[in-house]
Amino acid sequence: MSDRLGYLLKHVQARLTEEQAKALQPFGINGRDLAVLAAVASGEPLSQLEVAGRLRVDRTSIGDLLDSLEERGLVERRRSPEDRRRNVVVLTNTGEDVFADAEQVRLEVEREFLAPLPDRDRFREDLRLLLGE
Amino acid sequence: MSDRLGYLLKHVQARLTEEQAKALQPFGINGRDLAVLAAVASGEPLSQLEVAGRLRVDRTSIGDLLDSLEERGLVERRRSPEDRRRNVVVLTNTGEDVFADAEQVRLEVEREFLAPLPDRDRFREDLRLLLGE
DNA sequence: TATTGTTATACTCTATAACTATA
DNA sequence: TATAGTTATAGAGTATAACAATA
Repeated sequence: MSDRLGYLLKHVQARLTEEQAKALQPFGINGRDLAVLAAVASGEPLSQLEVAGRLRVDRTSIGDLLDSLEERGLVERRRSPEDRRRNVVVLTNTGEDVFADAEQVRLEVEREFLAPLPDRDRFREDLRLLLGE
Repeated sequence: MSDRLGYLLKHVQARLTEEQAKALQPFGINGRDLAVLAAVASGEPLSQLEVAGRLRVDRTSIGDLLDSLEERGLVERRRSPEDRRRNVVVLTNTGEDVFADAEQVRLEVEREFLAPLPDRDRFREDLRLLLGE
């Protein structure tokens, strides 16, 4: 099986997801939650739709993700005064702290995960090339 | 997002899955079905449990996959005479033909998919290293 | 009319547990 | 007792469609 690209990608991804989940457990979040926090944290306040766009997920998926982050006090949704259809999403102070600490853990997990490779940056760059980003 | 390993792996995998599904549509199978056929085709007859082991999927997942392949006449299950608990899985003649043709399509899809990379074999080897295979 | 967000629904993939038939 | 396979169930993750509020 290990010459099949689909098999390799599927299981590499599964293993990373697993190791990230384990490492992030102390923060009560998983890798997916952390990516949402990262999208919310990046610069100016974003609407839900913009958060979904950055993560490249469907807008119907982002609602539940934000619900659970909001329940845990990590993000807040506020109606935009300029356009009352829009929910602007921001990190709470707690959210900022958790994000900063969890990002360090993520970087460490990725470092260990890629350790078997002769050139870690090159692998990441290959993935970017495949996505055209 | 494109410096996050989880994001990159997830979307690279999603794109490959999509392109494989499109290319394999004429055969009425997807990349997952094809991997099952490949496991069944590789050498001596295997039990369901052994097929699941090669694919690294749960034994409860393989049943449905084989059901749908059997309905389409691509594989057959036979009780092993030596151990009547075991279902030995083999390709039908149709299954052999579909497998051979679909594998060519898979190879072509992978070639095109990896075309943006300076060294396609190196990328595949990186994935193998990450799985320890 | 179009857009943002929500809700309901469904489909795929995966995992666990309980069951059967065989050993 | 243990193993191979099946079935039922549940949990993620994703996608589509219909809806309410707002523009």
